[in-house]
Amino acid sequence: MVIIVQTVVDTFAGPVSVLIDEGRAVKISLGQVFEDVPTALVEPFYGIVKSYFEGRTKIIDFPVKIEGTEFLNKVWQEVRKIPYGSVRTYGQVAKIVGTSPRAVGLAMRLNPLPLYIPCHRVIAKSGLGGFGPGLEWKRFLLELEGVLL
DNA sequence: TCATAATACCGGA
DNA sequence: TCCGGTATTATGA
Repeated sequence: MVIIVQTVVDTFAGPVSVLIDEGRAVKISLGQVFEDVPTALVEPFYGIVKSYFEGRTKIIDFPVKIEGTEFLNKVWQEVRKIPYGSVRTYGQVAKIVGTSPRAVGLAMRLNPLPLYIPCHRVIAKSGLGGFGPGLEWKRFLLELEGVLL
């Protein structure tokens, strides 16, 4: 029996839902609440996310379960090293992991855990680049971290 | 500015 | 396998 619940945090930008499977975050959704999953307030996920959106927590760290290809894991691991409040371009990340900017964009789109893997800190060389949940979220998050564009 | 190619990878058929 | 589709970028007119 696998237990899956979601914990929903109301933020200034909208609802943030963390999908939790056996004590580990498996998916985070910005602006969307899952209809078919029971909701519960689960710590530490709830507290950390809430604290992050209040600007008090700068490092998001809790148990997660990520599955991806070797390539995806490599990119995600690298993106996770980008500090709070700073950004990299798709090209810069690509250079580090030895791939192409386009492939980095793909890896970002496939990222199941935004916030934990701070894909909003990866932007295009000229401009914001894209963002699955909606560009507003990317702007919200960057503004929250004090990044001005 | 605008079109176009190069590029590395994913996912469906 | 092959092929279309990317949250890109560099280049040329």
